[in-house]
Amino acid sequence: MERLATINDVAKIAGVSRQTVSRAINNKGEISLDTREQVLKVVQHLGYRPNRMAQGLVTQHTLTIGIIIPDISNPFFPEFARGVQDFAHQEEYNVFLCNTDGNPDEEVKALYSLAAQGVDGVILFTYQGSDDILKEFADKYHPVVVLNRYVEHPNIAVIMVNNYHGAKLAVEHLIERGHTNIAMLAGPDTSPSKVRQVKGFCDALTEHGLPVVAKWIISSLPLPTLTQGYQSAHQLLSKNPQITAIFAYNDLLAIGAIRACNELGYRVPTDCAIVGFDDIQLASMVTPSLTTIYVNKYTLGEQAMARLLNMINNPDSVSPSIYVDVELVVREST
Amino acid sequence: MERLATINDVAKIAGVSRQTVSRAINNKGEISLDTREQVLKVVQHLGYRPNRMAQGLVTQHTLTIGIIIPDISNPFFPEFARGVQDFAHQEEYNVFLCNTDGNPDEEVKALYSLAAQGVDGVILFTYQGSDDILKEFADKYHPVVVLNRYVEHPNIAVIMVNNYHGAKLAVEHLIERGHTNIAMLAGPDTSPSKVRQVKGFCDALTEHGLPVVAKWIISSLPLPTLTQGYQSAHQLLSKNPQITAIFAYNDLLAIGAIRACNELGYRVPTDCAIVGFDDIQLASMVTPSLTTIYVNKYTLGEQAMARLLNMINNPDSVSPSIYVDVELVVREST
DNA sequence: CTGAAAGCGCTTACAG
DNA sequence: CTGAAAGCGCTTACAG
Repeated sequence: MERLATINDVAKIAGVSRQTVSRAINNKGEISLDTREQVLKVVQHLGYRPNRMAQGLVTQHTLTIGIIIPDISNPFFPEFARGVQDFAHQEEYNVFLCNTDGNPDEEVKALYSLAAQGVDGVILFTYQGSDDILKEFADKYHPVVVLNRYVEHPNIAVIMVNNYHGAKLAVEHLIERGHTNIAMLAGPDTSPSKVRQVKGFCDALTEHGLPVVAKWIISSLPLPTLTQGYQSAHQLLSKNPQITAIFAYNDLLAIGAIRACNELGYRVPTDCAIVGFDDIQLASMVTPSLTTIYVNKYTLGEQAMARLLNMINNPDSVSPSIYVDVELVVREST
Repeated sequence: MERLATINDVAKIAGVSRQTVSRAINNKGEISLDTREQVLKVVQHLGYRPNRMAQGLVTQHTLTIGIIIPDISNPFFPEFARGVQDFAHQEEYNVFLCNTDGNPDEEVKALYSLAAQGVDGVILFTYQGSDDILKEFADKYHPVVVLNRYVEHPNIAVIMVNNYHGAKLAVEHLIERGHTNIAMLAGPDTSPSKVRQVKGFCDALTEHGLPVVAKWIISSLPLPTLTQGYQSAHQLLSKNPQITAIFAYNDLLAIGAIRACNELGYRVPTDCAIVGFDDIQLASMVTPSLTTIYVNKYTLGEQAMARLLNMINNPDSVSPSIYVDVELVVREST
């Protein structure tokens, strides 16, 4: 490997000082058109690119941010991350992606690892740790955008997906279809969005005069995956044949549940109707295709990044919470 | 935001020079046990973490690497990336993830963006650009691990998945099941792994005395997604009812094809058998579950990272190519 | 419009 | 075993 060209190399060849080179490439400070072109020609020729670390050291900005998500294997998150990344790259930012496996300890580790890395900000999905840790982080380090969790702090912006409303839409749809014995595959116990979803589920039942059967709400699913959905639906339906419909915390659980129905010989939706949440691409491609709650994941990512950038560039501005609504998409599974 | 603690803060409070602090935290150079403990106590108390950029500037190592993949929405890549990340984090490395959408221009942009970021190395999946650009990059910048593409260069390591063998296994399995009219949904034209897969497909047919029908090999699929699989299978089967089996470049295409069959009223596997490639988690969860070629994606990621680390730490060592084999997994779709 | 000086937060020789 | 000096590659005031 050769040594990379530095600003000094450019300066020497262009016959100017390195401050002048800096002006030329950053389009900053007064500089004559001639010298500017001169310098840029040398930059071009040498393939010079400023060293980000050196820049970061003095500007205190690294043009990097971090995303922390529970599970990159859940198609929801890649699509969200895409929204973040596309926006970030467009603004010359690079992105670190961290997985937590839904483990609160990993969240904190990721947070501090990103801080040491010098990111300018963090986007945090479904944070499960304590408010205090997060606030301390936001105090000492950098702005944070949190999704689906409410934390009040000047350096933290909140984006909430309306899980409560989504759950209600799903259940009301099932009730309209004539179901009364509706179960729910709920998400991880510690997830704040799960809490709101379960509340929406229960409220919808109650409002329509239906009882809430506690044991039909399956709740200790650490990570909401296909396999989890398959296993818990299998067990649930075997033990409770009176159930005719299932609402799931996310599409992966729902698709796993469809598989369980197929294996048990239950026809979907005739014997058991199923509704998911998220509307991942796959939802329309499984058979039967999945009725679900649509969330605009890509836009959500863009919004999160826009919000973070705003906080980075205007440290003193206030960032009001954003609420994102969802829609029912009816397909073959109901 | 408060200012972060620096090595000077620690030094001042501990009453030593900053070199001594450096020794204490890096466990390097001779230092007395007493001072070491003394210093670490202060480090602990202040929550001090060395600034990675400052470290990087002097050591010329940033403890970051980059991964470039075509499409994070394809579950193959998250699983691969997980293997890379888990290994990386364990070695104190952080990872940048870049998408290219299968676009060769984006690959080059990502490569140079990562270089400016100061990564210590890059893992590159199914590179579609020219050898020369990649070699120039490896010359000037950092070691590269390339998957599924053969490039000879001292600073580039190659890992090849045996796509050729996988394709043969798939076709032989279909022939054994009695199929003679077998079509293929091939991948992106520029993908080198596609070329080898198509070759395996054709060779298997020829070896069993079956003709290769060119128009049954659907080849201009820019990005091998569910939707692409659905659309091209739909078209293929509508126009060529004599086809009784489809082999797909990857599981997403295959699952899209299953959906197309369902909509056309073809029963899988009775009317049309389908084989995928990759064995993503989903393959066992769709109905009918998918016969496919198993690739150990997570291990592949670990191997790539191990290989890259080795090149970073031993710049002069030679890295022989690795060949990874695959297995047939028979499920319900054949 | 351009350059000399200082410094971002670290580590790597070099003295002692 | 410990500290004074130099420097990694940049940018930000400050002079002129």
